[in-house]
Order: sequence, then structure tokens, then C-alpha cells
Amino acid sequence: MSRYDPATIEPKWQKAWDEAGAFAARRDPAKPKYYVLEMFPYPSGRIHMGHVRNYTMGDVVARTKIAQGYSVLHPMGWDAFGMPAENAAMERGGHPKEWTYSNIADMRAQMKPLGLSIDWSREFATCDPEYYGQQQAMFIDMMEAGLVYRKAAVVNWDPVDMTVLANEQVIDGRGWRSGALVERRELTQWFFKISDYSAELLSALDGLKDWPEKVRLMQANWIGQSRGLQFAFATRGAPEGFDRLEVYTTRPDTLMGASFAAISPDHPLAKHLERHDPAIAAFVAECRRGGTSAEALETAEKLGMDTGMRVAHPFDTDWELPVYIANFILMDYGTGAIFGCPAHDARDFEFATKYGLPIPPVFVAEGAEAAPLAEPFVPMKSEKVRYIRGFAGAAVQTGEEAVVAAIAECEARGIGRGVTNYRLRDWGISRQRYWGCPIPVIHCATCGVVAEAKANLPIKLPDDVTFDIPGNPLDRHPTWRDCTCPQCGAKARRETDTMDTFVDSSWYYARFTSPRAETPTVAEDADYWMNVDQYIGGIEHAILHLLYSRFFARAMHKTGHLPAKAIEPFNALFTQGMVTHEIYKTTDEKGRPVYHLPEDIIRSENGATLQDGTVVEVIPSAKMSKSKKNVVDPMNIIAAFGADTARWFVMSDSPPERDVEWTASGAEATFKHLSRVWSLCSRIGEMPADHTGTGDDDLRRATARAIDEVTRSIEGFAFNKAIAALYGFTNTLAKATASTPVMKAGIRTLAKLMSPMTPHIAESIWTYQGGEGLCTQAPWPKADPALLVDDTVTLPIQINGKRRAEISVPKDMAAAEVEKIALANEDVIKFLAGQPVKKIIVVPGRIINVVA
RNA sequence: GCGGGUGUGGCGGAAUGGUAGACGCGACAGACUCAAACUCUGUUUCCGCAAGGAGUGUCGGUUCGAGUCCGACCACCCGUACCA
Repeated sequence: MSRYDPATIEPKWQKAWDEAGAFAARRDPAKPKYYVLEMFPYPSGRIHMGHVRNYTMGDVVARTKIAQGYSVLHPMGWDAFGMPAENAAMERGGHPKEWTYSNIADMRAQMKPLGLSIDWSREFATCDPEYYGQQQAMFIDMMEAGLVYRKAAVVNWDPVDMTVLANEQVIDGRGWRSGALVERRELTQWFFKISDYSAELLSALDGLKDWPEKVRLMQANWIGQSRGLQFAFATRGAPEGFDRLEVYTTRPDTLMGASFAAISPDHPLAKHLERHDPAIAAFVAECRRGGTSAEALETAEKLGMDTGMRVAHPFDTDWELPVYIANFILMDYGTGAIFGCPAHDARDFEFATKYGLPIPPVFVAEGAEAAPLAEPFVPMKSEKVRYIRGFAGAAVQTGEEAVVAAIAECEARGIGRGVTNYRLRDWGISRQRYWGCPIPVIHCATCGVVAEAKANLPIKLPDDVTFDIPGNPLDRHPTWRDCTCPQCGAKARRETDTMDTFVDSSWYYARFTSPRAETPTVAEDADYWMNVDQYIGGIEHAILHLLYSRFFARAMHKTGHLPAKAIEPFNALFTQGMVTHEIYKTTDEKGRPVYHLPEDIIRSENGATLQDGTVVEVIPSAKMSKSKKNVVDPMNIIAAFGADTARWFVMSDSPPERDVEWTASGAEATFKHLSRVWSLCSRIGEMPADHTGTGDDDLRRATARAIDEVTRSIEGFAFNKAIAALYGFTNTLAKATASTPVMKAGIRTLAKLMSPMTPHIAESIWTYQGGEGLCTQAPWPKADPALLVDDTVTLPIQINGKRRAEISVPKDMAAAEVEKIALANEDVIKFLAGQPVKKIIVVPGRIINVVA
């Protein structure tokens, strides 16, 4: 066996797997199925170490499951629609389609050398008409099922680029690309009724046992369930049609502390007043200026304007409260109107103080006396307080109890009703963009908004578009918009909005089960392969992508595209950490930071310097980014050390859910280790077949222990521990002097156990050691349970909790016998120094503790 | 502010309530070499010549026994934010 040369063996084995069809997913009723999926990539054109880590994790799972006899589905595709392709077209010319498909080709070419166990025959991109056409078909089904609607919504509008911007594209109130002042504009947009499922998406989280607790919590917070009271104030001096003002509160127990009512600037009442009162119009316009982003809202001062209207307190019609329009009231939560209780709400307190409104306390801390408040008193709802202006339940009770009592009391008095509200809003999917899935809808002068006929799908994006002028190319295309109404046959116009790219990624997992079908899914395939048994991806998708996918699976079930069991499409979720790297920084003469590439740095005991000796500041463990120059290109690593080294290293150093720091020394060490395994294989291969040695049983035991540890670690997603166990076993094997058959069995087992992480070298070793067929297709080894238990055990002896000695005894020796031996031990006698033994604890097979 | 998480050698990290520091990196010593690199062998938590002592962010508690369980605090990280 020659030198370890990954450049030779890796392509060879990849070809062999290909020819054997080793990773083609087949429906096999005789086998249990296993569907492992990593979040598919955006085709940026280059893979990075994060991809390597993500896909290696999935690959380890897939390869292990293949070996364990499962029929495995492990597909790959491309999340190919979206802004970067259009940006590239605007900046460099060309067409988004060409840019995207050429990036896909580049990235596929970079991924294949990793030797992943992917069924490439199922590959697709979301920008393939065959894919988005099926998405359009489902959109039409969802329209019919009442899950899609249109409404006017406020958006960030860039008047120069003539496009809608996401919140994160608005920087300091200006468009990120154009720099133009962003306007809040109302556009009619398409929405999915995800809010129909708020309660279910929340309660079903409890069933997702194999999801990280953190993700479930983030989703629960995002859905944001609250229980409160909705009731109507009677208004005084209000315009016609506004004789009632509906408000929502989660603290109805503070109703006696109300000092004002406030409505959102977008409330229908505010819009009405705006039309008749220039001062109010000016104020409302002021509120609408500025971005809708979180930062903009956070720093904004609380502003209000008295409308002059009054509302009557529901308990006392003589008690009137002023009605303000206030900039901090959100229209799309609750009713867009509130009552303010400044004593017990920080926002209301700030507002009341500013506008000189009364601040009557409703409750005080248990044992405290009522006193004027210098700051709002907002205890935890679970805390007991004494009500001084309560109206329901006991005087001393928790906020929670008081809220329940107050809702019951109000309902009994006929004032409002208990209501469960959700923070989750409907999913706005309209994008005024070219490079997305066209919304398959037609605007007809007679019939209104109608769905396109399914026979006309896919509605393909036109190729003859340019990006040299702002706005949506679909809007200004000379003919694309022209069509006929599917209902009346009259001339009509196409919808020019395209779908949010989150729609594309909300069902790709289902499409992988029958990627070439003429319908979105095929029942037998979906039934066999769904659900995804293990989903792997970044924590950044904890909320939106995963929530949308959960909703979409339900919508697909409702419209007959997925079985009921698939409404929660991901049985288990794993969120992996990032790959990080040190940053090397110096500063120029003006004090600006200058970053340096890792290959330009010389490390020594005293730190890091450049070639010319300039001292470099080392910033540890930062996310890889081009601007910080701390990116390690997987292609360079593969060229230098091979894919197996890259794969092994990203799995070895940290638990997979945590960030892993890429280090050059670690990568080199991995390569050295694999080379050592290679030469160990050579050495064992050259042993004479009849060589007898010593320690056969010990090596058999070590082999069994390695199987056990590696298997359990992989199944528990503790890949770093699996690798630690493999290091340990390699060292044992290298030092062993057992007879040839046991050594050979050892190295073959090592190859099989390494194969999920380092499949190429594993194949070479397997073949060289006479393994049957491909290592990849060989069954996973099983540890003989008898070999996992030792006949004798070493027991540490503690005296008063401190370890003082150890003894070796037969595994199943009686406790009384062990006690005797322990007390006779000379170290024990020495440390006891004659003290009487009060108690002795023997934990069989574990430890002995002598209490003196 | 609110919610969640994490704190273990020089570093990444192991430890069903039972020998703290597995495994890897780095460092040190030795072998090989004219020499260096590679490779191999060994050492490596800290203090101490040793015997021994201390030790898992801090302080307290439960326990025969705590990195692990409980309480308080400190630090850092992540998410989220006018949601009435």
C-alpha cells in the first residue's frame, strides 16, 4: 500500500459509489426508511466551511443509517430565487437566470469532491419552472381553500428603485441601495392565512420532542399568545359611525386605573379624523414618517395628540377619559386601540407623565401603603399584590388570578368578552420583484381577481427582460402581462407580484420525495418518505423558515398534497454551530483597521506577526467573513489535504451544536492522523497470516468498546466524541501485538467506524484488508455485549469523599467481600490512622467510600 | 427591559450524583539526524524537592460523595423588543 494520497483515492471512490448507485433512494417496503435533510443552500457560487460542516453532519447520519439497513433518502437542491441574482444583473449586467444556473453548476462542482452520500438524481432548483409551476398549482388550491387573500398593507417603499424593501434593507430611514428616503406606502398585497393556525402551531410545538427546546421557545414567543379582555368604550363627541371604540387589554384588572384611551395612527378612526382635521393630519403624517424597523421604533419618543373626543368608563358613565392618537399603538395587534393604565405600565406611565394625565394606582405591594408613584409599579403577574382599586376577586391576589377574575366579572356585567390574541400576523408573500415565483392570478375587468387555469401552468418568467432601469421588469414587459381571463375569456392582465422566497423553501422537503412528478407530490412517495426524520440547519432559521414550513405542510395536507402524518414535517431538528476563525488585525496610520489573511501570518510563542515583523492583533473565534479576511476556502483544504481531512476536522473539535474554530494546526493534525491510520493499515496488511501474538482478548474487547462508543455517539449527535473514541481505538490498535486475524478484524472495524466521517480512506482500507464489496454498503458492526463487560474492575476508594487508594476486584464480588478487602488495604489503613469507621458505602462496580 | 443559554488546564473540549481534565491542539523532554524538518517514545491542571495540598465563574445549601442537584450573585453569548 503506497503513501496516503487523497487526491488519488477520493475521486476513485466517488466514481465507484456512483457506478454502484450507492445513494439512489429507493422505496423499499421491506426496509425501514430514513429521510435525512440538510437545509438546502442559496447558490452564491462558492461553498464555505459552514456548508462543509452542515452537509458532513447530514452525511454522517445518512451513511450510518445506510449501514444500519435503512432505505435512506438524502437529497440536495438549491434555494435559487431571490434578490442577489437581480442585484448581480443590475451591477454587472447579464440575466438572473444565467447567473443562478452558472452558480449552481459551480457549487455542485465544489460539493461533489466532498464525497457526500447524496442522491443527485433528485436535485432541483426552486427557479426551475417544473418546481415553481407546482408551487403555483398549490397556490391556486390554497386560494380555493380560503388560505390566501389580498389586503392593503403598509410597506417600506423605495421611490428611486421603485420597490418594496424589507425592514433590514432600510438603513437610517433610507434604502440600502439607492439611499433614497423610504416612504411608508400602502399597497395591496397577497397574504397566506397563517393566523388561522396560530393556536395549532403553538400547541403542536409540545409534540416536537426532538426539536431543540430553544427553537420551540423562540417559535412560541413569536406566535405570542395572550389572554385578555376585549370591550367597547362608548364614545362622546365622536364622528358618526364611531360611537363605540373597541379596545383590547391583557390587564383588565387595572381597568379602575385607566386614565386615557389611545388609538393607532392607522386606526380607522384616526384615518377618519385625519380627513377633517389638518392638525391631526399633520400629526398622523409625522407618525408615519420614518422606518418601520425595530430600531426606529425603539428610539422614537412617545408622541400623542388629544383628539378632543372622550370615552365613558364602562363602570361609571360619568367618568370620562380623553382619547389620544399615539405613535406607539400598533394597528395590527389587538384592536389598534387601548386604554392606558399609567400606574402599572411603563409606556403608559411615560405617556401620562408627558401629557399631565392622572396616575391612579390599582394595587400596591403586599404590606405597602398607597402613595403617589414616581415610577410605574409593574410586578410579575405571578406575584401577590393588594388591590386598592380592584373590582374582582380577593383584595390580595396574584395578577394572574385578578385577570381571570376580572374577565369573568366583566363578562357577567356584559362588558366585553375574554379573548385570546396572537402576535403572529398573516404572512405577506407579495414581492415586487422579477426573480421569484409568479403569483398565478389574473386581473379581469369583469370577473375581478381570478386564479389562472391550472392547464396554463407554469406561468413562466419571461426571459427577455433587462435590469438597467428601476422597478419590476414584469410590470413594464410589453406583452407578458397580457392574457385572457380564464373565466370569461376577455382580455385581462396578469398579476406581476412574485412570491417571497420563503414560500419556495416551505415545501422543498416534500418535493424531494417525488421531484419529477407532474403534481406537487405523489401520494405513495410522500407517504413512504415523509416525514423528514432528521433535519439539520442553522439556528438563523429557527423562526421564519421553520414556522412557514410547519404552516405550509398543514396547507398542503388541507389541499390534498400531503398525508395527515406530515403536518409536522420535521420529526427531529438539529441546529449546528458556525465555523469560526481567528481574525488578524493591524491598524493603518489613520487608525483604521486593516485585516490580514491567515496565510500571511507567522505565529510564534509571543503572538502573531506579519512577514516583516509587524505585530498583529489576534481576535479569537469570529464568524468567517470576507471583509475580515478570515475565510478558509474548503477548496483549498481539499486540494492540500483532501475531503476526508476537512470532513473529519469540522466534526472533531467541538460539539456540533456549538461553533467550531478552524485552525491550521488542527487541520494538519487531522491529515497526519489519517496518514498514521493509513500506515497502520499497511503494517497490518503486511503481517504474516499465521502470525500469533499476545493480547488477542484485550484487542477484541477494545474493538467492541469502540463499536459501542462510536455508535452511541453518532446516534446521540456527539460526533466529537465519536471521533475521540476513534482516536483512542487507533492508538490501541497501533500499540497492540495481537495475532494477525484479530489485528485485521480490528482495522476493518476501524475503517467501517470511520466511514461516515472519512468515507474515502475507509474504502481504501476496507478493500486492502479484504473487506467484501464497498465499505459504504457493508453493514454496521455490532458489539458483542459479552466483550463490553470486564471480568475485573478497578474500584477507587475514597476516605471521607477524597480518593485515597484503589483496588482491583472481580466484577461481581459481593459488597461485603469488597468492604473487607478495602479496609485491609494498606493505604486505607494509613489514611484512617486508627480512626473508627462510621460507615462504608460500596457502589458495585463504581466506588467505595469509607466514612471515618 | 424580557426570554434562553454558557462558564472546567495555555487552547478546543470529556465526565448515567461515584477516580475531574478522556480525545485533540499547543508546549516540554528524549530517540532518529552532521543539523533541522518529518516520524517515533514519553511528560504536561496548579502550588510543592517531596510528603502532601488546592482545584470545574463567586458565595451558600442538599448528600457518604457535587463540574453535575437546589438557592443567591457575577461574567459572557444568543434571541427578542412599544404586542397593551
